Amino acid sequence: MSTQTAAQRRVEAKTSYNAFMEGCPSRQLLDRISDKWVALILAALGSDGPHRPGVDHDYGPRSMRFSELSRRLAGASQKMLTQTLRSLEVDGLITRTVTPTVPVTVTYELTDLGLSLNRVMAELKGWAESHMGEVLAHREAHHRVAAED
Amino acid sequence: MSTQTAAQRRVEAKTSYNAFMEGCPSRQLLDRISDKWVALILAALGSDGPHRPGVDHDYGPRSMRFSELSRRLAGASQKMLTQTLRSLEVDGLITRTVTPTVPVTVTYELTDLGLSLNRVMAELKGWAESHMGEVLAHREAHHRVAAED
DNA sequence: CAGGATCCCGCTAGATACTG
DNA sequence: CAGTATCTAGCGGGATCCTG
Repeated sequence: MSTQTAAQRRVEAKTSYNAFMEGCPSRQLLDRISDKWVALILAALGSDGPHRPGVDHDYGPRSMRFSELSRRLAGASQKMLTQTLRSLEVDGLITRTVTPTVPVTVTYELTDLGLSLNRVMAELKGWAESHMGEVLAHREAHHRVAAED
Repeated sequence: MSTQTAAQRRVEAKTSYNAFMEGCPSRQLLDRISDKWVALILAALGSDGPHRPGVDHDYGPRSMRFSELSRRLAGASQKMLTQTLRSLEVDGLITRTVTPTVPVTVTYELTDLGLSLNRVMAELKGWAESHMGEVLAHREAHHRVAAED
């Protein structure tokens, strides 16, 4: 009963480890914000930009229509946009408001929770802007060494 | 000359958008830390845990051998471990030291850059621990609504 | 001990087409 | 306008085998 114990123990360890990973709050947060469009959507809703022609006094979290988001996040398919917005709504990070006008109007807005997350994202952005240059420099240096090898 | 202009403009917008994304420091950082094992490795090297049987006075960034990392990150294949460690080294976040003993000895340690990144990760961890509960609560609530629909 | 080289699979982003 | 549905290709990541 000891021939396969080694392999079994590995599997067991892996299983419990995966369970730990999935339950880890940090991991869950990383999975959430590393989503390709999440950061962009949050940033867009956050207070990012000055533009809605004719309106320049909108500070703080803004509500935006689907089409406006779609325009600002050019490059995102409607599918991904919708999908990401849904998941953010489910997670309580944004609100979705449907106004039954003739062609229906849907607006999205950050919740307080979403706003607080935005602040964390800002920290990340700060580190990125001040240190990613170093990272890229290291990367290039190593590539040069590899090239002349 | 206007029949395909619409489609063309979409493609163009998408291209420039992707270029922007790839060049964006925040995006690059997110891509880096959202890597499945990066956060874990950084945390492990960071100062995480009290355990190397017999040694309890190791504070600050510790250097760890490949095998020790492998043990602490049970669940990670050697391939992913090696691959991730390499990329972190290339990015200047950790150092890799080879000591030509009989069976070769390799140790990894955080650089100052890696340490500073760790602090940002700690912020993330903080938010996660204090707010992910709310997120999960929202998620469950929505699922219940969906269930009785 | 610490990795390199391969093969393979599941997941998901994206394109396309359709709808209330 | 704001989605939904489906299909596919690409890639991250794991298992396995081999080496200095």
